[in-house]
Amino acid sequence: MRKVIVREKPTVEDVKELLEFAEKHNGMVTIFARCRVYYEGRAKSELGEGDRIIIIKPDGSFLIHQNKKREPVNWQPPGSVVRVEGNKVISIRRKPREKLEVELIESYAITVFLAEDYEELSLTGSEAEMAKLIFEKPEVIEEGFKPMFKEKPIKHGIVDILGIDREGNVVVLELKRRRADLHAVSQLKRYVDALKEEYGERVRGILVAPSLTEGARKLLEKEGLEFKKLEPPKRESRKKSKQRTLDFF
Amino acid sequence: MRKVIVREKPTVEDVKELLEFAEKHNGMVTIFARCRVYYEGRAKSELGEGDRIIIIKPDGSFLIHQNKKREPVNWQPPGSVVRVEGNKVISIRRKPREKLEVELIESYAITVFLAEDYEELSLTGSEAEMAKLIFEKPEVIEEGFKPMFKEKPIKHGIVDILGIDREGNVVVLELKRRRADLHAVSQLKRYVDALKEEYGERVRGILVAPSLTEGARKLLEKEGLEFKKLEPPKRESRKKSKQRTLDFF
DNA sequence: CTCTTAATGTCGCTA
DNA sequence: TAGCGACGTTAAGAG
Repeated sequence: MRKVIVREKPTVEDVKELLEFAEKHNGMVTIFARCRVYYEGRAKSELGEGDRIIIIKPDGSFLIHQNKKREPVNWQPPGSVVRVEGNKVISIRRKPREKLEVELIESYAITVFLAEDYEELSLTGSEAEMAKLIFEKPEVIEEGFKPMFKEKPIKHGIVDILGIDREGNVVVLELKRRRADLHAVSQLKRYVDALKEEYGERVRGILVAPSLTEGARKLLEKEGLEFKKLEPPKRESRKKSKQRTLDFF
Repeated sequence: MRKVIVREKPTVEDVKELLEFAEKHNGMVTIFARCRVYYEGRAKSELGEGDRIIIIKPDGSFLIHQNKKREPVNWQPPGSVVRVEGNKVISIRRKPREKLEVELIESYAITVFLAEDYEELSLTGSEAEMAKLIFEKPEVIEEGFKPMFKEKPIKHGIVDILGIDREGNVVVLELKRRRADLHAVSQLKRYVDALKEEYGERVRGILVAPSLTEGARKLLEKEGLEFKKLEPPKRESRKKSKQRTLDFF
Protein backbone atom coordinates (compact mmCIF):
# COMPACT_ATOMS: atom_id res chain seq x y z
CA MET A 1 0.00 0.00 0.00
CA ARG A 2 1.07 3.57 -0.64
CA LYS A 3 2.72 5.39 2.25
CA VAL A 4 1.11 8.74 1.54
CA ILE A 5 -2.40 9.38 0.31
CA VAL A 6 -2.96 12.86 -1.04
CA ARG A 7 -6.24 14.53 -1.84
CA GLU A 8 -6.29 18.06 -3.15
CA LYS A 9 -9.23 20.40 -2.60
CA PRO A 10 -11.01 17.86 -0.41
CA THR A 11 -14.63 18.27 0.59
CA VAL A 12 -15.71 18.04 4.22
CA GLU A 13 -16.77 14.47 3.47
CA ASP A 14 -13.29 13.68 2.15
CA VAL A 15 -11.78 15.04 5.34
CA LYS A 16 -14.12 12.95 7.46
CA GLU A 17 -13.41 9.86 5.42
CA LEU A 18 -9.65 10.24 5.49
CA LEU A 19 -9.62 10.95 9.23
CA GLU A 20 -11.52 7.71 9.76
CA PHE A 21 -9.18 5.88 7.41
CA ALA A 22 -6.16 7.26 9.28
CA GLU A 23 -7.58 6.28 12.64
CA LYS A 24 -8.13 2.73 11.43
CA HIS A 25 -4.62 2.40 10.00
CA ASN A 26 -2.69 4.48 12.54
CA GLY A 27 -1.85 7.08 9.96
CA MET A 28 -0.84 10.68 10.50
CA VAL A 29 -3.20 13.21 8.98
CA THR A 30 -2.02 16.56 7.67
CA ILE A 31 -4.53 19.17 6.56
CA PHE A 32 -3.56 22.34 4.73
CA ALA A 33 -6.42 24.71 5.26
CA ARG A 34 -7.82 28.13 5.86
CA CYS A 35 -9.45 27.87 9.26
CA ARG A 36 -10.51 29.46 12.52
CA VAL A 37 -9.62 27.91 15.88
CA TYR A 38 -11.32 27.89 19.27
CA TYR A 39 -9.87 26.39 22.40
CA GLU A 40 -11.18 26.06 25.91
CA GLY A 41 -9.65 24.17 28.79
CA ARG A 42 -6.88 25.20 31.16
CA ALA A 43 -7.14 28.53 29.38
CA LYS A 44 -9.27 29.79 26.51
CA SER A 45 -8.31 31.13 23.12
CA GLU A 46 -9.50 32.27 19.73
CA LEU A 47 -7.68 32.49 16.44
CA GLY A 48 -9.21 34.26 13.44
CA GLU A 49 -9.22 33.13 9.84
CA GLY A 50 -5.91 32.18 8.27
CA ASP A 51 -3.95 29.44 6.50
CA ARG A 52 -2.43 26.76 8.75
CA ILE A 53 -1.08 23.26 8.78
CA ILE A 54 -2.99 20.85 10.98
CA ILE A 55 -1.42 17.55 12.04
CA ILE A 56 -3.27 14.77 13.79
CA LYS A 57 -1.16 11.88 15.04
CA PRO A 58 -2.39 8.35 15.76
CA ASP A 59 -1.72 8.86 19.50
CA GLY A 60 -4.20 11.75 19.53
CA SER A 61 -1.66 14.56 19.44
CA PHE A 62 -3.11 17.49 17.52
CA LEU A 63 -1.01 20.36 16.20
CA ILE A 64 -1.94 23.59 14.47
CA HIS A 65 0.98 25.45 12.97
CA GLN A 66 1.06 28.97 11.62
CA ASN A 67 3.84 30.00 9.25
CA LYS A 68 6.03 31.27 12.08
CA LYS A 69 7.62 29.95 15.25
CA ARG A 70 8.64 26.54 16.50
CA GLU A 71 5.55 26.20 18.66
CA PRO A 72 2.08 25.24 17.46
CA VAL A 73 -0.38 28.10 17.91
CA ASN A 74 -2.92 25.63 19.26
CA TRP A 75 -2.69 21.97 20.07
CA GLN A 76 -4.03 19.00 21.94
CA PRO A 77 -1.74 16.54 23.75
CA PRO A 78 -1.49 12.76 23.19
CA GLY A 79 -4.57 10.84 24.29
CA SER A 80 -7.05 13.31 22.88
CA VAL A 81 -9.92 12.08 20.74
CA VAL A 82 -10.85 13.61 17.41
CA ARG A 83 -14.15 13.79 15.55
CA VAL A 84 -15.68 15.70 12.66
CA GLU A 85 -18.90 17.69 12.98
CA GLY A 86 -19.99 19.54 9.89
CA ASN A 87 -17.04 21.65 8.79
CA LYS A 88 -15.43 21.42 12.24
CA VAL A 89 -12.68 19.10 13.37
CA ILE A 90 -12.99 18.74 17.13
CA SER A 91 -10.50 17.23 19.54
CA ILE A 92 -11.41 16.45 23.13
CA ARG A 93 -9.17 15.73 26.07
CA ARG A 94 -10.54 14.59 29.42
CA LYS A 95 -8.60 15.27 32.62
CA PRO A 96 -8.25 18.10 32.35
CA ARG A 97 -11.28 18.63 30.14
CA GLU A 98 -10.14 20.52 27.08
CA LYS A 99 -11.77 21.14 23.75
CA LEU A 100 -10.17 22.25 20.52
CA GLU A 101 -12.33 23.22 17.57
CA VAL A 102 -11.00 23.85 14.09
CA GLU A 103 -13.51 25.40 11.76
CA LEU A 104 -12.43 24.57 8.22
CA ILE A 105 -13.10 27.50 5.91
CA GLU A 106 -11.34 25.99 2.93
CA SER A 107 -9.26 22.83 2.77
CA TYR A 108 -6.52 23.07 0.14
CA ALA A 109 -5.18 19.56 0.63
CA ILE A 110 -5.19 16.64 3.02
CA THR A 111 -2.72 13.79 3.32
CA VAL A 112 -2.65 10.55 5.27
CA PHE A 113 0.83 9.26 6.03
CA LEU A 114 1.13 5.61 7.05
CA ALA A 115 4.39 6.24 8.86
CA GLU A 116 6.45 3.36 10.19
CA ASP A 117 8.96 4.35 12.82
CA TYR A 118 10.61 2.11 15.38
CA GLU A 119 13.53 4.32 16.28
CA GLU A 120 14.00 6.43 19.37
CA LEU A 121 16.12 9.52 19.72
CA SER A 122 19.55 8.96 21.22
CA LEU A 123 20.67 12.16 22.89
CA THR A 124 23.85 13.16 24.65
CA GLY A 125 24.87 16.20 26.62
CA SER A 126 22.09 15.97 29.21
CA GLU A 127 22.13 16.69 32.91
CA ALA A 128 21.81 12.95 33.56
CA GLU A 129 25.14 12.45 31.80
CA MET A 130 26.76 15.13 33.95
CA ALA A 131 25.62 13.13 36.98
CA LYS A 132 27.03 9.92 35.51
CA LEU A 133 30.36 11.65 34.90
CA ILE A 134 30.50 12.91 38.49
CA PHE A 135 29.88 9.41 39.86
CA GLU A 136 32.62 8.01 37.63
CA LYS A 137 35.11 10.82 38.28
CA PRO A 138 34.16 12.60 41.52
CA GLU A 139 37.40 14.59 41.32
CA VAL A 140 35.81 16.79 38.62
CA ILE A 141 34.02 18.38 41.58
CA GLU A 142 36.92 18.39 43.99
CA GLU A 143 39.60 16.10 45.42
CA GLY A 144 38.14 13.79 48.02
CA PHE A 145 34.48 14.28 47.11
CA LYS A 146 32.40 11.14 47.55
CA PRO A 147 29.02 11.08 45.80
CA MET A 148 26.56 8.90 47.73
CA PHE A 149 23.07 9.35 46.25
CA LYS A 150 21.59 10.36 42.93
CA GLU A 151 18.07 11.84 42.62
CA LYS A 152 17.65 11.57 46.39
CA PRO A 153 14.33 12.68 47.85
CA ILE A 154 14.79 14.90 50.92
CA LYS A 155 12.41 16.96 53.04
CA HIS A 156 11.49 19.55 50.43
CA GLY A 157 12.41 18.21 47.02
CA ILE A 158 14.76 15.83 45.25
CA VAL A 159 18.48 16.63 45.14
CA ASP A 160 20.56 15.78 42.07
CA ILE A 161 23.57 14.43 43.96
CA LEU A 162 24.18 14.07 47.68
CA GLY A 163 27.66 13.25 48.94
CA ILE A 164 30.40 13.91 51.47
CA ASP A 165 33.56 15.98 51.12
CA ARG A 166 37.00 15.07 52.45
CA GLU A 167 36.25 16.78 55.75
CA GLY A 168 33.03 14.92 56.32
CA ASN A 169 30.66 17.74 55.36
CA VAL A 170 27.42 16.88 53.67
CA VAL A 171 27.53 18.19 50.08
CA VAL A 172 24.52 18.83 47.83
CA LEU A 173 25.12 19.27 44.12
CA GLU A 174 22.62 20.95 41.85
CA LEU A 175 23.48 20.25 38.22
CA LYS A 176 22.56 22.40 35.24
CA ARG A 177 23.41 21.49 31.65
CA ARG A 178 23.38 25.15 30.66
CA ARG A 179 24.12 28.53 32.22
CA ALA A 180 22.61 28.54 35.69
CA ASP A 181 20.21 31.30 36.72
CA LEU A 182 18.41 32.57 39.84
CA HIS A 183 16.02 29.65 39.75
CA ALA A 184 18.87 27.18 40.03
CA VAL A 185 20.27 29.02 43.04
CA SER A 186 16.86 29.11 44.78
CA GLN A 187 16.51 25.42 44.16
CA LEU A 188 19.92 24.67 45.66
CA LYS A 189 19.18 26.96 48.60
CA ARG A 190 15.98 25.04 49.29
CA TYR A 191 17.89 21.75 49.45
CA VAL A 192 20.67 23.18 51.63
CA ASP A 193 18.13 24.68 54.05
CA ALA A 194 16.33 21.35 54.34
CA LEU A 195 19.55 19.41 54.91
CA LYS A 196 20.82 21.88 57.49
CA GLU A 197 17.69 21.15 59.52
CA GLU A 198 18.71 17.50 59.50
CA TYR A 199 22.52 17.62 59.64
CA GLY A 200 23.28 20.99 61.20
CA GLU A 201 25.50 23.64 59.71
CA ARG A 202 28.04 21.27 58.13
CA VAL A 203 26.20 21.29 54.81
CA ARG A 204 27.69 22.69 51.59
CA GLY A 205 25.75 23.48 48.44
CA ILE A 206 27.50 23.49 45.08
CA LEU A 207 25.94 24.62 41.84
CA VAL A 208 27.53 22.65 39.00
CA ALA A 209 27.08 24.19 35.55
CA PRO A 210 29.01 25.45 32.54
CA SER A 211 28.45 29.05 33.67
CA LEU A 212 26.38 31.41 35.81
CA THR A 213 24.32 34.53 35.18
CA GLU A 214 25.45 37.63 37.08
CA GLY A 215 22.35 37.59 39.26
CA ALA A 216 22.90 33.94 40.09
CA ARG A 217 26.53 34.59 41.02
CA LYS A 218 25.53 37.39 43.40
CA LEU A 219 22.77 35.40 45.09
CA LEU A 220 24.99 32.34 45.35
CA GLU A 221 27.63 34.40 47.10
CA LYS A 222 25.12 36.03 49.45
CA GLU A 223 23.76 32.63 50.43
CA GLY A 224 27.20 31.15 51.06
CA LEU A 225 26.84 28.62 48.27
CA GLU A 226 29.51 27.52 45.82
CA PHE A 227 29.96 27.16 42.08
CA LYS A 228 31.85 24.53 40.14
CA LYS A 229 32.24 24.94 36.39
CA LEU A 230 31.45 21.77 34.46
CA GLU A 231 30.35 21.24 30.86
CA PRO A 232 27.82 18.50 30.10
CA PRO A 233 29.81 15.73 28.37
CA LYS A 234 28.91 14.66 24.83
CA ARG A 235 29.34 11.00 23.98
CA GLU A 236 30.60 10.00 20.58
CA SER A 237 27.28 8.48 19.45
CA ARG A 238 24.88 5.58 19.64
CA LYS A 239 23.19 4.99 22.95
CA LYS A 240 19.80 3.45 22.76
CA SER A 241 20.09 2.17 19.21
CA LYS A 242 20.97 -1.46 18.81
CA GLN A 243 24.67 -1.98 18.41
CA ARG A 244 24.33 -4.78 15.87
CA THR A 245 25.93 -3.06 12.92
CA LEU A 246 28.35 -4.57 10.45
CA ASP A 247 31.14 -4.01 12.96
CA PHE A 248 29.49 -6.68 15.07
CA PHE A 249 30.68 -9.40 12.72
CA MET B 1 -1.68 30.81 -7.98
CA ARG B 2 -2.40 27.53 -6.20
CA LYS B 3 -2.09 27.56 -2.41
CA VAL B 4 -0.63 24.08 -2.16
CA ILE B 5 1.80 22.45 -4.53
CA VAL B 6 2.08 18.71 -4.15
CA ARG B 7 4.69 16.43 -5.62
CA GLU B 8 4.55 12.72 -4.93
CA LYS B 9 7.66 10.53 -4.90
CA PRO B 10 9.92 13.53 -5.46
CA THR B 11 13.55 13.15 -6.42
CA VAL B 12 16.29 14.90 -4.48
CA GLU B 13 16.31 17.49 -7.26
CA ASP B 14 12.57 18.06 -6.79
CA VAL B 15 13.12 18.60 -3.07
CA LYS B 16 15.89 21.10 -3.74
CA GLU B 17 13.80 22.92 -6.31
CA LEU B 18 10.71 23.14 -4.14
CA LEU B 19 12.71 24.29 -1.10
CA GLU B 20 14.12 27.10 -3.23
CA PHE B 21 10.68 27.91 -4.58
CA ALA B 22 9.29 28.02 -1.05
CA GLU B 23 12.06 30.26 0.17
CA LYS B 24 11.42 32.68 -2.66
CA HIS B 25 7.66 32.79 -2.04
CA ASN B 26 7.63 32.46 1.76
CA GLY B 27 5.98 29.08 1.57
CA MET B 28 5.89 26.35 4.19
CA VAL B 29 7.48 23.10 3.07
CA THR B 30 6.27 19.74 4.32
CA ILE B 31 8.20 16.59 3.47
CA PHE B 32 6.87 13.12 4.15
CA ALA B 33 9.91 10.89 4.16
CA ARG B 34 11.89 8.00 5.50
CA CYS B 35 14.97 9.60 6.98
CA ARG B 36 17.78 9.63 9.51
CA VAL B 37 18.52 12.69 11.64
CA TYR B 38 21.68 14.09 13.18
CA TYR B 39 21.83 17.08 15.47
CA GLU B 40 24.69 18.84 17.16
CA GLY B 41 24.60 22.07 19.09
CA ARG B 42 23.61 22.70 22.68
CA ALA B 43 23.35 18.92 22.87
CA LYS B 44 23.90 16.18 20.31
CA SER B 45 21.56 13.50 19.01
CA GLU B 46 21.03 10.74 16.51
CA LEU B 47 17.82 9.25 15.19
CA GLY B 48 17.83 6.07 13.11
CA GLU B 49 15.83 5.34 9.99
CA GLY B 50 12.09 5.89 10.11
CA ASP B 51 9.12 7.71 8.56
CA ARG B 52 8.62 11.31 9.69
CA ILE B 53 6.98 14.57 8.76
CA ILE B 54 9.40 17.45 8.23
CA ILE B 55 8.14 21.04 8.24
CA ILE B 56 10.23 24.01 7.22
CA LYS B 57 8.67 27.43 7.83
CA PRO B 58 9.57 30.66 6.05
CA ASP B 59 11.00 32.07 9.29
CA GLY B 60 13.54 29.23 9.41
CA SER B 61 11.72 27.11 11.98
CA PHE B 62 12.40 23.44 11.25
CA LEU B 63 10.35 20.62 12.75
CA ILE B 64 10.68 16.86 12.55
CA HIS B 65 7.70 14.94 13.86
CA GLN B 66 7.44 11.25 14.60
CA ASN B 67 4.01 9.63 14.81
CA LYS B 68 3.81 10.17 18.57
CA LYS B 69 3.90 13.04 21.04
CA ARG B 70 3.20 16.73 20.83
CA GLU B 71 6.87 17.63 20.66
CA PRO B 72 9.04 17.40 17.55
CA VAL B 73 11.77 14.75 17.93
CA ASN B 74 14.27 17.18 16.42
CA TRP B 75 13.97 20.81 15.43
CA GLN B 76 15.66 24.09 14.71
CA PRO B 77 14.30 27.43 15.97
CA PRO B 78 13.26 30.47 13.90
CA GLY B 79 16.16 32.22 12.19
CA SER B 80 17.88 29.05 11.09
CA VAL B 81 19.02 28.71 7.49
CA VAL B 82 18.30 25.66 5.36
CA ARG B 83 20.17 24.19 2.42
CA VAL B 84 20.27 20.92 0.46
CA GLU B 85 23.46 18.90 -0.01
CA GLY B 86 23.03 15.67 -1.95
CA ASN B 87 20.28 13.75 -0.19
CA LYS B 88 20.64 15.79 2.98
CA VAL B 89 18.57 18.73 4.11
CA ILE B 90 20.70 20.78 6.48
CA SER B 91 19.62 23.59 8.77
CA ILE B 92 22.14 25.84 10.50
CA ARG B 93 21.65 28.19 13.39
CA ARG B 94 24.37 30.54 14.57
CA LYS B 95 24.50 31.75 18.17
CA PRO B 96 24.46 29.23 19.48
CA ARG B 97 25.96 27.28 16.61
CA GLU B 98 23.65 24.36 15.90
CA LYS B 99 23.41 22.01 12.98
CA LEU B 100 20.56 19.73 12.02
CA GLU B 101 21.01 17.20 9.23
CA VAL B 102 18.19 15.19 7.74
CA GLU B 103 19.33 12.37 5.52
CA LEU B 104 16.47 11.58 3.16
CA ILE B 105 16.31 7.84 2.53
CA GLU B 106 13.06 7.99 0.59
CA SER B 107 10.77 10.94 0.05
CA TYR B 108 7.13 9.91 -0.30
CA ALA B 109 5.77 13.36 -0.93
CA ILE B 110 6.57 17.02 -0.60
CA THR B 111 4.24 20.00 -0.46
CA VAL B 112 4.72 23.74 -0.55
CA PHE B 113 1.98 25.72 1.16
CA LEU B 114 1.74 29.42 0.31
CA ALA B 115 0.01 30.19 3.58
CA GLU B 116 -1.45 33.62 4.24
CA ASP B 117 -2.10 34.36 7.87
CA TYR B 118 -2.48 37.75 9.48
CA GLU B 119 -4.19 36.65 12.68
CA GLU B 120 -2.70 36.35 16.13
CA LEU B 121 -3.89 34.15 18.93
CA SER B 122 -6.07 35.83 21.51
CA LEU B 123 -5.72 33.99 24.82
CA THR B 124 -7.37 34.45 28.18
CA GLY B 125 -6.79 32.87 31.58
CA SER B 126 -3.15 33.87 31.92
CA GLU B 127 -1.16 34.97 34.92
CA ALA B 128 -1.06 38.50 33.49
CA GLU B 129 -4.86 38.58 33.72
CA MET B 130 -4.74 37.48 37.34
CA ALA B 131 -2.49 40.47 38.00
CA LYS B 132 -4.87 42.78 36.19
CA LEU B 133 -7.77 41.45 38.28
CA ILE B 134 -5.85 42.03 41.52
CA PHE B 135 -5.11 45.65 40.58
CA GLU B 136 -8.77 46.21 39.73
CA LYS B 137 -10.13 44.40 42.80
CA PRO B 138 -7.41 44.22 45.46
CA GLU B 139 -9.97 42.83 47.92
CA VAL B 140 -9.73 39.44 46.17
CA ILE B 141 -6.44 39.17 48.10
CA GLU B 142 -7.67 40.66 51.36
CA GLU B 143 -9.51 43.68 52.72
CA GLY B 144 -7.26 46.72 52.74
CA PHE B 145 -4.58 45.37 50.44
CA LYS B 146 -3.01 48.03 48.23
CA PRO B 147 -1.07 46.81 45.19
CA MET B 148 1.71 49.26 44.30
CA PHE B 149 3.96 47.70 41.63
CA LYS B 150 3.62 45.09 38.95
CA GLU B 151 6.65 43.16 37.61
CA LYS B 152 8.89 45.08 39.98
CA PRO B 153 12.64 44.32 39.86
CA ILE B 154 14.14 43.85 43.32
CA LYS B 155 17.52 42.69 44.56
CA HIS B 156 17.33 39.09 43.40
CA GLY B 157 14.62 38.83 40.80
CA ILE B 158 11.39 40.43 39.65
CA VAL B 159 8.28 40.18 41.83
CA ASP B 160 4.82 39.79 40.29
CA ILE B 161 3.06 42.27 42.58
CA LEU B 162 4.40 44.37 45.42
CA GLY B 163 2.01 46.16 47.74
CA ILE B 164 1.08 47.14 51.30
CA ASP B 165 -1.49 45.62 53.64
CA ARG B 166 -3.85 47.48 55.96
CA GLU B 167 -1.25 47.39 58.74
CA GLY B 168 1.49 48.85 56.61
CA ASN B 169 3.38 45.62 56.01
CA VAL B 170 5.15 45.14 52.71
CA VAL B 171 3.39 42.36 50.80
CA VAL B 172 4.85 40.34 47.92
CA LEU B 173 2.48 38.33 45.76
CA GLU B 174 3.68 35.46 43.61
CA LEU B 175 0.98 34.51 41.11
CA LYS B 176 0.51 31.11 39.50
CA ARG B 177 -2.19 30.40 36.94
CA ARG B 178 -2.15 26.72 37.88
CA ARG B 179 -1.50 24.59 40.95
CA ALA B 180 1.58 25.98 42.68
CA ASP B 181 4.52 23.69 43.47
CA LEU B 182 7.82 23.77 45.37
CA HIS B 183 9.41 25.96 42.71
CA ALA B 184 6.79 28.64 43.24
CA VAL B 185 7.41 28.61 46.99
CA SER B 186 11.19 28.86 46.53
CA GLN B 187 10.68 31.75 44.19
CA LEU B 188 8.44 33.58 46.68
CA LYS B 189 10.91 32.83 49.47
CA ARG B 190 13.71 34.39 47.43
CA TYR B 191 11.72 37.59 47.00
CA VAL B 192 10.69 37.76 50.66
CA ASP B 193 14.29 37.22 51.81
CA ALA B 194 15.51 40.01 49.54
CA LEU B 195 12.79 42.41 50.70
CA LYS B 196 13.39 41.63 54.37
CA GLU B 197 16.99 42.78 53.89
CA GLU B 198 15.62 46.08 52.73
CA TYR B 199 12.47 46.58 54.83
CA GLY B 200 13.11 44.45 57.90
CA GLU B 201 10.80 41.74 59.22
CA ARG B 202 7.53 43.44 58.29
CA VAL B 203 7.39 41.64 54.94
CA ARG B 204 4.66 39.14 54.05
CA GLY B 205 4.81 36.71 51.15
CA ILE B 206 1.57 35.42 49.63
CA LEU B 207 1.38 32.70 47.02
CA VAL B 208 -1.71 33.34 44.88
CA ALA B 209 -2.89 30.33 42.89
CA PRO B 210 -5.92 28.11 42.30
CA SER B 211 -4.33 25.41 44.48
CA LEU B 212 -1.15 24.05 46.05
CA THR B 213 0.70 20.73 45.97
CA GLU B 214 1.17 19.03 49.33
CA GLY B 215 4.91 19.65 49.29
CA ALA B 216 4.36 23.30 48.48
CA ARG B 217 1.87 23.65 51.34
CA LYS B 218 4.34 22.17 53.84
CA LEU B 219 7.26 24.32 52.72
CA LEU B 220 5.09 27.43 52.63
CA GLU B 221 4.04 26.79 56.21
CA LYS B 222 7.61 26.10 57.36
CA GLU B 223 8.79 29.35 55.80
CA GLY B 224 5.99 31.40 57.34
CA LEU B 225 4.50 32.28 53.98
CA GLU B 226 0.82 32.48 53.08
CA PHE B 227 -1.54 31.14 50.45
CA LYS B 228 -4.50 32.80 48.80
CA LYS B 229 -6.71 30.78 46.50
CA LEU B 230 -7.49 32.54 43.22
CA GLU B 231 -8.50 31.19 39.82
CA PRO B 232 -7.17 32.89 36.68
CA PRO B 233 -10.13 34.79 35.16
CA LYS B 234 -11.34 33.95 31.66
CA ARG B 235 -12.63 36.78 29.52
CA GLU B 236 -15.62 36.26 27.25
CA SER B 237 -13.63 36.55 24.01
CA ARG B 238 -11.94 38.79 21.47
CA LYS B 239 -8.86 40.67 22.63
CA LYS B 240 -6.28 41.31 19.97
CA SER B 241 -8.48 40.70 16.96
CA LYS B 242 -9.90 43.71 15.25
CA GLN B 243 -13.43 44.44 16.31
CA ARG B 244 -14.62 45.25 12.80
CA THR B 245 -17.28 42.57 12.45
CA LEU B 246 -20.81 42.94 11.11
CA ASP B 247 -21.85 44.25 14.51
CA PHE B 248 -19.76 47.31 13.73
CA PHE B 249 -22.30 48.54 11.21
C1' DC C 1 -3.25 9.26 39.75
C1' DT C 2 0.06 13.35 42.01
C1' DC C 3 4.55 15.29 42.74
C1' DT C 4 8.92 16.85 41.25
C1' DT C 5 12.21 18.33 37.89
C1' DA C 6 14.63 18.56 33.23
C1' DA C 7 14.44 20.56 28.60
C1' DT C 8 18.67 21.40 22.34
C1' DG C 9 12.85 23.72 26.32
C1' DT C 10 10.47 28.22 23.52
C1' DC C 11 8.78 32.80 23.90
C1' DG C 12 8.21 37.54 25.37
C1' DC C 13 9.75 41.39 27.72
C1' DT C 14 13.05 44.63 29.60
C1' DA C 15 17.27 47.00 31.05
C1' DT D 1 22.13 41.13 23.85
C1' DA D 2 21.62 38.86 28.45
C1' DG D 3 18.64 38.10 32.31
C1' DC D 4 14.48 36.77 34.08
C1' DG D 5 10.18 34.33 34.37
C1' DA D 6 5.70 32.37 32.19
C1' DC D 7 3.90 28.60 29.49
C1' DG D 8 -2.95 25.70 27.86
C1' DT D 9 4.50 24.47 28.84
C1' DT D 10 5.56 18.86 27.59
C1' DA D 11 7.80 14.71 29.07
C1' DA D 12 9.95 11.47 32.15
C1' DG D 13 10.44 9.13 36.42
C1' DA D 14 9.17 7.95 41.07
C1' DG D 15 5.88 7.01 44.80
